[in-house]
Amino acid sequence: MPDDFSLGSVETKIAPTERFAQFLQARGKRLTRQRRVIVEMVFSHHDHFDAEELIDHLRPLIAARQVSRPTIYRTLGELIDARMLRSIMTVSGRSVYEHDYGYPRHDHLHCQTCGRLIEFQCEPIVRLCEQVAREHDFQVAGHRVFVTGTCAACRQKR
Amino acid sequence: MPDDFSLGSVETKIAPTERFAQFLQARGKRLTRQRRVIVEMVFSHHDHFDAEELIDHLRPLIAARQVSRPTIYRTLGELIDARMLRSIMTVSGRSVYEHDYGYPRHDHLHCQTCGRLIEFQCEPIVRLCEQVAREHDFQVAGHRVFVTGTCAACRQKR
DNA sequence: TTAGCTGCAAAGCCTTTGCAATTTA
DNA sequence: TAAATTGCAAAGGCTTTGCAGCTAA
Repeated sequence: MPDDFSLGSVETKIAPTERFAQFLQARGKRLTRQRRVIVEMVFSHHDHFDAEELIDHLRPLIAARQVSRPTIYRTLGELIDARMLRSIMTVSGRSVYEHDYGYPRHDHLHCQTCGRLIEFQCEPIVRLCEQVAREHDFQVAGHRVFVTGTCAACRQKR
Repeated sequence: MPDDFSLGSVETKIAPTERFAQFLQARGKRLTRQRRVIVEMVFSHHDHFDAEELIDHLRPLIAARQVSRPTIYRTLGELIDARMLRSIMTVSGRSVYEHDYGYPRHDHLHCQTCGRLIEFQCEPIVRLCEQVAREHDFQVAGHRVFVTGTCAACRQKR
């Protein structure tokens, strides 16, 4: 029986909701209607998002008292515990989340003009980070490369 | 007459306070007693710091009504405008600042256990970031590499 | 003199928490 | 049934702002 939800070799083979259900069950927690709705919303987009955007998407349900802000924040935290979401960084004071399930590891180019996050993968950078860490006798848990600047679209608009 | 304070080839040749004075003057702003005290405090340590730590250092002056929290926040913003400080990222919701004047560009290893930031420089990483940006037709303004994990000291304590 | 600056108090913003009522397994 | 979860309202924590008095040039 799988117990370690942080590894899992077949992790991309089951639907996010089901995986979350397994995670919850393993902890004696419950898959409530609210949690189900939130996970489905989160994993129906392959986007980076912050809590406010998620809340926007769920606004009809919030208005209908089907789910609330505190529950959304609590569930985001649980999805991070479940390693299904990562908090990538706070831009202007907000936490930004991205999928950590069924989606490859990557880094970002951040356009300062339009705020867009462009994903990229660069193995050599990852290896260099690991090498630097080794030189400092530092044990790596993860890394984050963030390149800021202006995207092609925004440069053309000027 | 120098007008662009973001470049300046001799920027490390004058004291921070004086450079800030020039920046302020060029904008019709004034070097007040408070601003002077804050810049001197900020540049007397070669540390990363957040507003709270700076406020701690200035506490005697705050108690003596010589300077206030809002003025500290306002001055930090001005030091960023002057390109003398950079806001490197928000860890747990706080802005962390570091010197961008008289101090070389670098990146960080961040120990998740003790919170320490270890600086490093790695030109190849910088060049790879630039290359990735080029591939995406993205104009680079800066980059930030953040490696998270556990430092040697914290691993030994366990 | 007079724009610019300051401190105070209060507001903002995003997020978290206490608690009584509700709901899941 | 009993523990877990929810929504509400309120509190937190950091940062910013409005404003009347103060101050640097």
